[in-house]
Amino acid sequence: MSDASCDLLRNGFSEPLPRAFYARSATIVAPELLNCILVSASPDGLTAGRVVETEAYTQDDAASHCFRGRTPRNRVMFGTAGHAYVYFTYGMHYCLNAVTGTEGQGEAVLIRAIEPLMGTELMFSRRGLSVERLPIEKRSATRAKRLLGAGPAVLCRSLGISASHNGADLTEPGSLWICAVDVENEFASGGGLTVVTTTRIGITKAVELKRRFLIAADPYISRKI
DNA sequence: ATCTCGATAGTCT
DNA sequence: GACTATCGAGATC
Repeated sequence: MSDASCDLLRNGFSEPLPRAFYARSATIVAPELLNCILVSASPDGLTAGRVVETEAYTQDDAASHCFRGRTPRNRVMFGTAGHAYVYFTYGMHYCLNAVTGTEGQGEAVLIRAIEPLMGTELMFSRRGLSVERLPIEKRSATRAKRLLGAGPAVLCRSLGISASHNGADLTEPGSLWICAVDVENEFASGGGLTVVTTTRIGITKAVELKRRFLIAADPYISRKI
């Protein structure tokens, strides 16, 4: 087991979610990923956050990268569940998905927002920000942390996620993985999580589908409902 | 608070 | 050649 994983266990995090967790429909997995912990381990340090917003993309969904079949770009989405599908968009941003479903089926869950929990200093530096230089109105803990996790491309930048993470196995504590939260965890909300389901953001097709999932009233979601 | 717009390059038609 | 599962700045209310 890696040092990073040992550190996490000491911090109260559980083992990575198993492949069976991901090997179900994206619409089932997406809400269940809420409140789980996304961890990134790189040579410059460990960063982690609590997932507060996700979106499901299935193959029969006109908004999905897989809607028109397999291409070099989306091949990971058709592969084994529990791997990371990282894509580049708008000429400058990366976004992270967890591949779901069965092999040969193109589907995944987009991670849209996290609450930063560990390594926030490193996250700020990856974003080219420093708390001291923030405008006064953004210096509160919540406002500052929103700058690190409120958005799919923003969280990738904070966690150091880029093309090299495409295909990474999320079920092993390697470079990128996701854990459930222990009940005893200091970060646990204490159960009773209320999940809100709404339409997705930033798409022009299948806009009516309610496949965006977020934790009710969480201050770290990318946009209000 | 909410809107509009530009940046910027990979992907697919 | 058009589009993009985005972001942040600047304008306006």
